[in-house]
Amino acid sequence: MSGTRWLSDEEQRTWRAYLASTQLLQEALERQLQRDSGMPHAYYTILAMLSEAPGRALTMTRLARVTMFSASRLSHAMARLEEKGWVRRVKHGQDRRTTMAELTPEGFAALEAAAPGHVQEVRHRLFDPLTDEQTRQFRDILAALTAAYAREGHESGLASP
Amino acid sequence: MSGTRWLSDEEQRTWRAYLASTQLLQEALERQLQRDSGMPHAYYTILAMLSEAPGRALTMTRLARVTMFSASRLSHAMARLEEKGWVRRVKHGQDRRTTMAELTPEGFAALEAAAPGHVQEVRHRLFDPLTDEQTRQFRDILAALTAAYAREGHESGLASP
DNA sequence: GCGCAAAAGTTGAATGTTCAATTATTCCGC
DNA sequence: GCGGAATAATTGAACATTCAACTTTTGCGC
Repeated sequence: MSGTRWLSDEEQRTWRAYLASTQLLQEALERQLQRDSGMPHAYYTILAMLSEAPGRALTMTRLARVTMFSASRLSHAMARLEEKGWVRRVKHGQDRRTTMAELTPEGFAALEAAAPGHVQEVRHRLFDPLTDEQTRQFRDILAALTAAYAREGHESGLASP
Repeated sequence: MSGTRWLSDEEQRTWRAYLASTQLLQEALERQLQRDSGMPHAYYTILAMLSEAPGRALTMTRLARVTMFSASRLSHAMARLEEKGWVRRVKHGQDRRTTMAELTPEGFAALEAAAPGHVQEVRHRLFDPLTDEQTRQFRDILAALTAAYAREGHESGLASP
């Protein structure tokens, strides 16, 4: 790693702007949800993903995938959500390794109560400041970033010594 | 909150793409730094900001501002970094409330060792996948987002004395 | 069908972050 | 020059996340 290619001034500024804006947005979401609904954004995400699933239920593994949480993080979070009565975990019949996570009516209600404020915050912080043109560009940029990731995931063993 | 303006399908997709790509990037940075240099990204940020300061030192408050950390988060993190011998905290002479945080030679060396791998990861994950045109657009989008935030009264910009 | 690797999920300890309270010092109006 | 507001920073407890180790169950090769 001798010839490091550093960031140009322009890239440096862009990178700093990225760090600043993502951090600000994340904090804004966290603060809004915590203040108005008493839940962290991570929990909102879990409830939201469950609510969209058929029967409002998913296996832990699938829920981990759609929320992009590690198995462990999800397990701990679900323990908390279960205490609150917002989700329930039920052993699956066919494959006895798997656990079904399901949204309770209370959990759905909590999500419904939280959603408007959350959506408003997202709109306010992310979409309102951008022109339609910028929103389109942004979408394409994000798609390019995730696509690069996906490519990486599939071509795991290229470029040997 | 009766008339909530929900996200359009297009916005919804963009929002999800945002969540996915920022999370993936964050995880990639975290993983790379932890693996290759044994430090979380937060600590790298602290070292980096100190290294750029005149005399490689800043007051805790100023350091908190440039890293965008809360005072508490910074205090805890600095305690860890001090244990590692990467920073030092010294009481200020003039104003005895303030503490100067300074980078030690060991801390600077740790930063220098970590930097190339970190920069490469940033380039690989963020800049490489984008065209020059997209990079410019991205910069403008991020600027618009932070500008909107600054306009909000959530003020955090001060000039140096 | 046996043996063993893989898959699903959980657990506890270590680490990191937030939140509220606290200490110490300086600033400022009078 | 006194008293209270503001500023700088820390602390400990509660909460969240990661990491490595573990249990249970299923799938697979033979």
